[in-house]
Amino acid sequence: MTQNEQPARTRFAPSPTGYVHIGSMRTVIFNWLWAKHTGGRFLLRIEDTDRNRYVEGAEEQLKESIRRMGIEWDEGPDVGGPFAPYKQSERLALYHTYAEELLGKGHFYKCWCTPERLKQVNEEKQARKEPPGYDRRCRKLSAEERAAQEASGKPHVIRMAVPLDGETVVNDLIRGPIRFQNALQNDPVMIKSDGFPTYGMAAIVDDHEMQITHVMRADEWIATSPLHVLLYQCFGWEQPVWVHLPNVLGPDGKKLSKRHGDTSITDYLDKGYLPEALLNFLALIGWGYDETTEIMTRDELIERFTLDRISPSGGVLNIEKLNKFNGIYIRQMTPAELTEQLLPYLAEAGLVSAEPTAAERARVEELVPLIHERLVVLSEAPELLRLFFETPTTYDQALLVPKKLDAVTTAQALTTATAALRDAPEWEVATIEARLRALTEELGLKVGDLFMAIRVATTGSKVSPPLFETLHALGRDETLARLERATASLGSVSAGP
RNA sequence: GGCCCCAUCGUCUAGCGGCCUAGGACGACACCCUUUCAAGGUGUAGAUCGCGGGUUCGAAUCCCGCUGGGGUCACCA
Repeated sequence: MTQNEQPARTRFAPSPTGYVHIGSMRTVIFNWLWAKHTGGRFLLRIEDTDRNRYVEGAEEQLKESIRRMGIEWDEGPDVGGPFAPYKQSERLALYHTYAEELLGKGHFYKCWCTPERLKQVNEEKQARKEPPGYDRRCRKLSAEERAAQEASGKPHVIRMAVPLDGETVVNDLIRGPIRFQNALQNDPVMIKSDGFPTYGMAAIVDDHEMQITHVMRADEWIATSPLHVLLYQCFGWEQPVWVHLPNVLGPDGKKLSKRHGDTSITDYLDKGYLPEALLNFLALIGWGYDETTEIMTRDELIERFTLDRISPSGGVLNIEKLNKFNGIYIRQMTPAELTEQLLPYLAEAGLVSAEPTAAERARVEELVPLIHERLVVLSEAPELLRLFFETPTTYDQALLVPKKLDAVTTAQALTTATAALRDAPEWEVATIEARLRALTEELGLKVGDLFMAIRVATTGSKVSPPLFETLHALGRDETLARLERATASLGSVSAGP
C-alpha cells in the first residue's frame, strides 16, 4: 500500500467481560494479519479497569478463543514482553503518574461532583431540551473553592478539560479526516473515583507506552476518538494510525449481539467450523484481495493483507458462505487428519469411547472417506456415521417400498438380494456392485428402485453414502442381518388384510 | 434528538474518470455426472451502481443536497 510498511505493532485490547464474539475475532484477525504482514508484533492487552464488570474466567476464555483460532500474540499475558504487565489493573501507578502530569499542566482537573448531581444536571438539561452532559462546574472552581474541596478529602474523579472551541480532526486511514467540534464534547472522566482509569485514559497511555503504531478497532469507537486524539495532544505524543474497522453485522443489518444467537467464536469452533475456514471467511468481511480470489491459506492471507483494501462499510455475516468455506477446508484434509478431528465428536455422541482405542480409530478412518465430501461441519459426523455403529431399529414402510412397487414385490426383491449377497465370492465393493446390478435385470427392476430399497433396508434412511461402499463398510454379516430384518418387517405388512 | 459513519445483485465483494452493455463468490434455478445425498462441471436469473442535482467530452467512480441504514452520546469498554 501507499503507507509505509515498517513493522507494525498492533493490539487487541478487550475487557474481560465475556466471550469473544465473531465480530471481535474479526478485529483480532485484522490486527494480527497486519502485524504479521509487516513483520511486526501483535499484542494482547487486558483492559480490566472496570471492576464492576469483572467476569470470573472471562480472561482465560478469551485467550483460549484466540488460541483456538491458531492466533498467538507476541506480547501479552502468559507470554510477557518488554512492556509487561499487559493487564491494566496492574498498571495503575502509571496512569496516576501521567494524570498528575496533566493535572499540573492544567489539561486535567479534579471534579468532586457526585453521581447524584450529575444525574440531576442531566435531567435539568433534558427538561430544557439541551443536550446532556456535565456542566463543568468543578472546572470553573476558584482557587479557594478548589482548596476547600481538596481539604475535605471527599472522593473525586479527574476529568480532561476539553478545549471550549475549535475542532479536533481524527485522521482515519480508511475514511480520511473526520472533524469534530470541541464545543460539543464533554469533559470526560479520566480517572474514576475508585482510582481506576477509564478506557480513554488507560488505552492511550498504554498504546503510547507499548509503542502501538496502528490502532485498529471497531467502528463504534469513532464517536469517542476525538477525545483520544485530544489526549495525545495534551501529552504531546505522536498519534498512532487510526483504523476504524467496519462492523460485522447480524442478518438484520444491526451490530452483532447476543440476540442474534451464536455470536461467540467458540460456538462456531465447537460446532466444528475449522479455524482455517473461519479465518479465511472472516478476513473477507470488510476486506477483499482482488476480483476473484477468495480461498486463501493463512500465509497467503498474511502475505496479501493490506490496510488500503479494507472497506468502510459494515458487512452481514453470510452463514451459507461460511458453510461452503468450511466444506472446502474439510475436503482439503487427509482422511487421517479428519479422523483425528472427528473422534471427539463421535466420542461425545457415544459412538466411540472417550479415549478412542486404536481399533476405533482405525474403524473411523476407514469410514471417513464415505462422508468426507458430505461434511459441512464436524459436528454433523455422528449423525452421518451412526448407521455404522447402530443397527436401525425401525423401518418406515413408506420409505422401504419404492413408489411403483408393493410390499410383496419389495420383500421378494430384498430376499433375492440377500441371497445374492450371501453367495458373493468375496466382500468387495466391485463384487457387491456386480451382484446387485445383475439383480436389477433378473428382477426387471429399475436400478434406482432396487438400490433404494436396499439402502433403506440397510441404513434406515433414503439418504446415505454410496450404497456399495456402505454395504462393504457394514460387513457381510451385518448387511445380511439388516436385510433380513427389513424383509421381515415387510412380511408382517403383506400378511395383513 | 445532537454529533459521526456508511450506501454496487438477497448476502460478501471487485471497481478508485473512459477497460463496465458493472466482474467474482455464497445462495437460488436449470442441465450434465450419478444408486440416494453430496462433491464436481456447465449454464441461467439476479444491481436502472439508494435518490436528485452538479463538475467533466465522459461518473458506480469527484462535489453538493436528500433519503435510508448504522454507530455514539456513562465514574462501560
